[in-house]
Formats: sequence, structure tokens, C-alpha cells
Amino acid sequence: MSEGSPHIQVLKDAGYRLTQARLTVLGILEAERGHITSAEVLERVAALKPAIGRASVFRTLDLLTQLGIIRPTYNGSSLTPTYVLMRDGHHHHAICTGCQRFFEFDDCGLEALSRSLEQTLNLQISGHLLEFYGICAACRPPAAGASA
Amino acid sequence: MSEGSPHIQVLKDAGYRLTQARLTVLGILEAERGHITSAEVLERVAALKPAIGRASVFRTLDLLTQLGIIRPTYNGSSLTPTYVLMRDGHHHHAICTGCQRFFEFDDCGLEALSRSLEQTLNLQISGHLLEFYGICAACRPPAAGASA
DNA sequence: ATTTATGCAAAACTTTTGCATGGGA
DNA sequence: TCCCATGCAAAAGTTTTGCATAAAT
Repeated sequence: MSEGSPHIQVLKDAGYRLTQARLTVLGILEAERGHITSAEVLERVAALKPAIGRASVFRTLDLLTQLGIIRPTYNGSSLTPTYVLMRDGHHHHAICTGCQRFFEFDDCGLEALSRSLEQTLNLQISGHLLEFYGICAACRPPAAGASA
Repeated sequence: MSEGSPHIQVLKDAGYRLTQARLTVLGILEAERGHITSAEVLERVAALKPAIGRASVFRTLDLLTQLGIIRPTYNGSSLTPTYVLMRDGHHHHAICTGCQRFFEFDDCGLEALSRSLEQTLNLQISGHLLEFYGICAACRPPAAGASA
């Protein structure tokens, strides 16, 4: 958990204190390569720093979301969102509507659209999230009438 | 609530029955031009057809999501997602991180990327959601050191 | 030394079940 | 007529408060 993380700098610059709870939660999110639920974050926090309370974890998730460091997304089971780290302010993935698996990808080519929208909508854009929906090879019916 | 709606056809084709609950909820979502929370859907259903129970509203929102007709998104205050109708399978908007207002837009130019991903990820893509984050003109600090 | 952020635990809320009944095909 | 989908109401969870205390600056 190097304190040189750009996200930590964002917290600092916004005037927030670098507390155990915040650094721990942020560290967990940075270590996670994909999506993670609040329940999973709670688990890992409990394992790493049992002294940190649940409320602080939720407060931190909210704060990081407000700062644009992470982003909640819907994952199929409506009870809990999954959080993604917005590396460099953006994130892209495809979701299989069959198995709900996430397929991350890097390229999006949205810089031009982003700049265009800044003018059209008179908005100062800081990031974006792009998700595609589809059916992955594994979930696609083999050929003909293969019932579930 | 014309029964010729393409979304109703999707329900039909998938073998689901066209019930009061489903038609009413879908009608509300189609009438709404932007985003709507489950609480707002519940309110409108209660006003329109008091006989329909809450559970059916949630069951319908789930079903419509599974079918790709609507899509839940999170907008900052994380407890409740907002639902958007995926007209033609896709939707695009920008969210002001200051006032949480939505700014919808049409063009996205993602057809090429979509086709490219179908091959790269071996996915049969049916739609997408694109959201930008930024600060709108009204929320931007007037000029210099305007503290919170 | 100040002031922000925390931890605790209960409260508030939304969403989900289970089952007998009603409504759509 | 048959089976799916509903309504009801309680249960199951997750997330949010309030306040005294700890800890970051």
C-alpha cells in the first residue's frame, strides 16, 4: 500500500485525512483487478484490520465514489452493486447476460467523443464508464434446440 | 400503453405472459424520458393500479433487466439504482458529479468498437451503456478560491 | 491542540421469499 | 383447463445514523 498512489493524492488534495480505514479500503480496491462487492470489501477489511468498523467501510466507499476514484455498477443480483477502480478515470467491460461474467477491455476510443461532449453539453468531463451486454461463447446454445 | 411496443414483443417472444403488472411497469418506464428509481415506479404503480403488489413490481424490474429492456445504474447515493429504458438496446448519458443531474445524448459512434469486441472477446453483443462523469456549468466554481 | 473521522450497535430501508389464489394463454 | 404469475406480509439483508472517543494534521 504505497502512499504514493495517485488516488491517495486525490484524497489528500481534496482535504481528507489519510486514515487507516481509507487507506485500507483503497488498498483493497487497488489490489483487486476486477469488480468487488461491499460484502467482499468488508470481509477483507475484517481479515486485514479487524479494528476497522463496517460503517467506516461504507463511508469510505461513498467517499471514493464521490471523488470518482471508484464506481458502483450493477451486476445482476440487484441487492448489491460491485465497485470498480476507475484507473485513469475510466473503465470498460462487457457483461455476459447469461452468466453475468465480466470481460474487461482497455481500448475505447472515446477521447474524441469526450472532447466533443465537453463543448456540446458544456461539461468538464473527468471520466467515463462503458459497458457492453452480450452472450459469451460458453453461454451460447451449442447449435439447435438445446434446452437449459 | 399500446401493445405494439417492441418491448412487449420481446416479452411475448421470450414466452412470458402479458400481465397487468408487467404491462403497467413497462408503460411507466416507457413514459419516463430519463431515469427512474424503484421507489418512483412503486409510487406510480400504486397511483395507476393499486391492486398491483410491490413484489410484482420488483419481479418485473428484474425480468425487464434480464431481458435487456431496462438497465439499472447507480448515481452517487448508492442505496437505490435508477432504471433506464434501453431504447434500441443502448443508452448514453453524462452525470454531473456536483448535482447528480443526467444529461442524455444520442451519438456514441460505438458500432465499430462493438463489432470489434464481438470478435476479440467472442461475444454476441446486444447493447451497451455509456456514461461520462463531469461537472456541469452550474456546479462549476464561479472563478477563483470559492471554498465549499 | 483542534477538528475530523471513527467504532459501535441499533434503526431504517429496500428487496426478497413462501404459499394459496387469480388470471392469461 | 392448465400453469404461470400474482398479492400479501413477514423475513432477510444491506446500508445508515448518533454520539462519545480516538487519531490525523
